[in-house]
Amino acid sequence: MSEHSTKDSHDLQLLENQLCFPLYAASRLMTRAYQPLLARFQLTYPQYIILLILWEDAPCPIGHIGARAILETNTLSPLLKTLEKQGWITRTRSVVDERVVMVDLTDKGHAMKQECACIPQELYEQTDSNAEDLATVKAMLNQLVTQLQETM
Amino acid sequence: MSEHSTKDSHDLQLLENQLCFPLYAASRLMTRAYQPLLARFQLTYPQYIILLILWEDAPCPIGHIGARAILETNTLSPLLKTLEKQGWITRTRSVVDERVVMVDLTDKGHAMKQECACIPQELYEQTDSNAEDLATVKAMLNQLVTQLQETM
DNA sequence: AGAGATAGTATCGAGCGCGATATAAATCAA
DNA sequence: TTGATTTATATCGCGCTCGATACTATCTCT
Repeated sequence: MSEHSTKDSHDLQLLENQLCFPLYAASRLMTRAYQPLLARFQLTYPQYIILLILWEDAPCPIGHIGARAILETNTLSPLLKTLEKQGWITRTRSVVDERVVMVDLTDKGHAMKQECACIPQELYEQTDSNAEDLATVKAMLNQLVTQLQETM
Repeated sequence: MSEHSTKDSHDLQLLENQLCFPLYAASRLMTRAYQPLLARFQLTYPQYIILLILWEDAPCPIGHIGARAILETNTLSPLLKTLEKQGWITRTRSVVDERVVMVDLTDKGHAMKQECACIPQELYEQTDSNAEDLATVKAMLNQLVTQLQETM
């Protein structure tokens, strides 16, 4: 409480007292951790996220992918174009509503699901946190995501 | 457990069962939340992170900023060049070791600390999580950051 | 002192993320 | 039905992030 104190756990302007920084750092480090596992498939991390969604929901419109990934079309359009060019997906304009572009997996895209099945396990082995802690963080982050989405 | 189940809480390949996605989403949403608060100062979120570090540690070498922000010089160099151009900081080659560039705050940069003091509070008011939960997430993320840094 | 190794910073290229804007199709209102 | 609004997607430009590489300064070893 002294004014000469160099560390104040209540000073919100200190980096270590902010939630935003570990969020920012952990997200980048997580992306780095995935990168070597994805490189053998020539996939980037955002591309992998899109495939995760498609393995659950394909075929589906671009808007649906955007809603799940929390990404706008200005990010998704070039991303999907690349995935199509590399043979993972197809993009087809809907005939019932020509504004909609339906995205589906190619055979190669479907097959990749099995190839990538080992990745989550491989990655969790790099963090020696126990499963409970990771589940707690995950649940709390999901709640935070929901709140931040509501206020925007 | 049925093979016909559409939701399996143990299937690590589902987006909702992965830690990486809420981390990725929360980090981007947090950046979006900061953006309107920083826009009035013409600051981006990464630039704000650098200033947070400098308000604690300036003057200091670029390498020190990189170590705290977990950013390499390929990211920091252009970022710091922009901050210098906009008058927040100065960059000076050390005379005792000419490899080192010392970064310091300008008067404008120092003054900005008071201007930005309200930002953390303004932001926390946007999340209606209780303080304990946020502190728990923060602590767990810091632990995750440490672990991910060690394994890389 | 000289040669090789190491350290600190900068540059380049590619992909991501997003605000702003555009375009075409579908819907709604009068 | 026409005109206005909304919806779904795409394009553009800028800043961030990072792997690969380069450059200079310092250090180490002989």
